[in-house]
Amino acid sequence: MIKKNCSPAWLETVDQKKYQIPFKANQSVFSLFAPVFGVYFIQTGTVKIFLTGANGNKQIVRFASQGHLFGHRGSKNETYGFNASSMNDSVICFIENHLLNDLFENNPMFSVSVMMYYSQELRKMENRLKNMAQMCIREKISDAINMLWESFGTNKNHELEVPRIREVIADIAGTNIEQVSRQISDFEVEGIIQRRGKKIVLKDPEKLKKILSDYYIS
Amino acid sequence: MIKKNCSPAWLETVDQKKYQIPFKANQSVFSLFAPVFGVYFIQTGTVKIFLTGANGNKQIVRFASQGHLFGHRGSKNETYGFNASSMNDSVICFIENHLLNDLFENNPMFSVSVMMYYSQELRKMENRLKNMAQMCIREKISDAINMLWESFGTNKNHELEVPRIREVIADIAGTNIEQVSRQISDFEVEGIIQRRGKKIVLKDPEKLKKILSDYYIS
DNA sequence: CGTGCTTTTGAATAGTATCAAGGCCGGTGG
DNA sequence: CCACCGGCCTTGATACTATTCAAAAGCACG
Repeated sequence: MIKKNCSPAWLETVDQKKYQIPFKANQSVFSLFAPVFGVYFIQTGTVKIFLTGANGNKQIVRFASQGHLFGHRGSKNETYGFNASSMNDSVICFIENHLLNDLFENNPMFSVSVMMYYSQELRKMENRLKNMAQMCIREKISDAINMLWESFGTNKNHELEVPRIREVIADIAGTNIEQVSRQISDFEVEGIIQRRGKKIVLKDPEKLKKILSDYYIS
Repeated sequence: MIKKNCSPAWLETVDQKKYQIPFKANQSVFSLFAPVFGVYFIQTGTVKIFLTGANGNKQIVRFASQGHLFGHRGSKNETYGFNASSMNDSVICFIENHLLNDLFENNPMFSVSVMMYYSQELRKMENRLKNMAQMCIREKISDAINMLWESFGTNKNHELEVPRIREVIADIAGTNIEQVSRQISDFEVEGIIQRRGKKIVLKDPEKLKKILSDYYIS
């Protein structure tokens, strides 16, 4: 997003002033109430954006991956209202607020591309809101598994390589581990997935998508 | 948004090329699958953005009001994936795609302000997603009533002036009219609201907000 | 081969949606 | 002016879905 839309001179400035930070899997990038000093760009890896409820349970709202930005100060917010942490080994760039503002002011196409990114994310989020309101648990869990599959793919053994995957699915779908476990059992009977130890293998992605077909416009 | 951030010359061009369209209450601005020819800016009034599910039931995802824009082509989308219709008598400006693109390219601060708008809406939507996942019906309905109150206020009789308000609340909260009706009854006993014919009067906004206090960071 | 943690499954419970009936209100026409 | 009618609103009973609690089984690690 940044490389395509900024002038070479500005790219050099960014290169000089950016902080390149490596994260291991499952490390916090920032937490609720932390002060906003700048913005994060993902070079490699994936980050989960999640909120925490009164009772302490998480809600994963989206993933950000290569080329995406997150943790941008929405308005005059001085502190974060959500959390971000790495899902796998990642390299993340940090850019300070004033440099970011300079970039926006001097690279019109950069602003436009960030705007388009937010616009698309907003649309996805609106659709996701509808899904959370209308889907039953079976469908929400299907949706969560599908999201994970699209975001992370599978390892060479065709397994979804996400640590504590049941918990992650529950945090996406807005339910608890027990329901996820039950649903996985059902899906195994239906031949959609297969359990291999704690890992799960997606045997029939098409069947999974079919469960969701009413909710996504082809 | 547009007036503050565009140069006088461009404002004149916009003035010449814009289409100013009056809408009566409850009129469709555009519907699912309609082609995207441009973008809408609200001069006066409020518009509801809603999606429709497989079973045909609506989900109102947000309201847009004075100064806000909606119906912007997210990426290469040629058709809309959602619906917009007026909640009250409104005046809405339509601007064609190519003019909008020219505005973005030539008025950096305009792009930035639209970006900030989307960024804020995205954040609100993420929070709303969490709420839909974690709130019980009582809380979702409280939230919906609060949204309506903040968006539309009350008329001179302190009534929430929204036609078919129970249906609207249900479509925001993701439930049905019966649940809304029950909850309104309960709220009347608790002294939070009062029924006056089909209209409802918000007697104690603070008590309503207290129900929601766990979900919004002060 | 324990030990502690995760996962699975069952049973009880709570919460919500659905179905159905009756009540209220406003508008219309006699 | 009043009675009726249709649409919206309310309430109750019931069915269903999802959560919670609890216990047993599986797995990974020392």
